[in-house]
Amino acid sequence: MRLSRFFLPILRETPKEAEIVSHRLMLRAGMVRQEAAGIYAFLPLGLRVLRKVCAIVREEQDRAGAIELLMPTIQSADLWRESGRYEAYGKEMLRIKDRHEREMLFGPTNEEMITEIFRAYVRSYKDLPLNLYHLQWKFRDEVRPRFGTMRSREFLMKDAYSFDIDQAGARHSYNKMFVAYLRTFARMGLKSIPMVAETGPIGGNLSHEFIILADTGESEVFCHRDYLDFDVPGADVNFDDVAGLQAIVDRWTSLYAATSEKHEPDAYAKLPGDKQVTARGIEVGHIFYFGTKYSEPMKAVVTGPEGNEHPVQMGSYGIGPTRLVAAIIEAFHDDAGIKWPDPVAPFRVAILNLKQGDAATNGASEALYRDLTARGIEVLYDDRDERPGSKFATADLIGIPWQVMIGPRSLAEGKVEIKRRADGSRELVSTAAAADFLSKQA
RNA sequence: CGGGGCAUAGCGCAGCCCGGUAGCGCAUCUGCUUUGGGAGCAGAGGGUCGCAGGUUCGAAUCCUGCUGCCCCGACCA
Repeated sequence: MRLSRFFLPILRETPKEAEIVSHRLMLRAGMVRQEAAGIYAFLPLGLRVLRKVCAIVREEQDRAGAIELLMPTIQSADLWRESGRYEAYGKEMLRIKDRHEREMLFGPTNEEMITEIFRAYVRSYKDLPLNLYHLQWKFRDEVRPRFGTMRSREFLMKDAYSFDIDQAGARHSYNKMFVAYLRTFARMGLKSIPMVAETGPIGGNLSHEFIILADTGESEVFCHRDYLDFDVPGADVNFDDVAGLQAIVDRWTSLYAATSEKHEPDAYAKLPGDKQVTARGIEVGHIFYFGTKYSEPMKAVVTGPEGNEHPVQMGSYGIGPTRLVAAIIEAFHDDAGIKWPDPVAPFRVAILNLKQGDAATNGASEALYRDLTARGIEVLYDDRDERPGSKFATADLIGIPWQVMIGPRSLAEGKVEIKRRADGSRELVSTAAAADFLSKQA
């Protein structure tokens, strides 16, 4: 992509409403634009990151055996009356009426709808276990949205719903998502810690929040320091291995970890002092087992092997990609801007033509741009007629992992300078070797 | 939902107290110079001063109402 043709409305000054660093940087880098309180448009750069995040979420959901579908944003109030939540959900639910005065709502979550879909088709235990998920926009009319996309009213959510014949099966389904979540966040460069959590209006009695530690986190969290060094299950983990999966979950829940709501000061105080971590955390995922809370009132039943009907055992599993984008920035930035982890970067390489219009730098820049593009590497080529300082500042701000500086100075020696955004390290590489060098970093 | 604050050019702000032709920096456009860390000079364009009433000869400025947004708290993914 040529920057001269891209839509990247960067801001040199910080909009005054942006309080936390991720919000500031997302506005400055031209990733999002606020359209109303807690409602954001994703601009091209932001959309690229959001898509990377969603792609990782999908890969790990699929790996764990979940199956993607897509449910609508608008739901009928009648559906929610079946579970009793239409009255219970309160003002957070955006209620609307269509032209026929029918009561509708913009979905804050989809338990009722997925249960309706399930009961319409599934009759036998032989079709279980089943886990259906989708990525869809949700709306929760928060009293006070804030922190940009970290806590917006409209937000993208991956929500998965598991169905099992019995509790043992449901536990395994829960464990699959548990492990998938560990992998999902790790692939984005984030260290997540599962913590015992309140179940909230979703209901149920087994629930974990996946928290990443960040100074600007919304809630206070307490955990054992050893979690920070735990290994995350590899891509070869066998999701059908019931005992193996349970062992992973047991290990990741063996030590103390709790959000402030579930905090037990006495238990925490028993940890050795150097193992106590009190920090701020950002919730990036939440998983629940809630049994028959919806299947019973909504009559989602399956016939078991012995011939009797059972309300299906359910769980639900959420991840907020739009929140994750902000959370990743909270974890990876410096004074100059964002430092994207490679897997979610909007582009992998930025080419900075330091003297636009100069035959030598133009030639070298164009050649490298073509070469990298041909290799399938996502490149943002800064071909604008701007001064070098401005290009450096833009590249640092938007956080592309690799910057290639092509200017007369190094080009005189047949070289370009390659800078790693994450640590600022620089290396002079011959123009001929630059593409090879960069493709090896992928 | 309680408390506080803000609304003037794309962004950041001054002007308001004390009413009298709407300003500054950055950004944008044109020209020339410049080209390794947000360039210089010269020129130009861009504003229903959030909206609606009121007071006044005259309102960005004073008064009333409304709307939007932000911050703190309570609540939440």
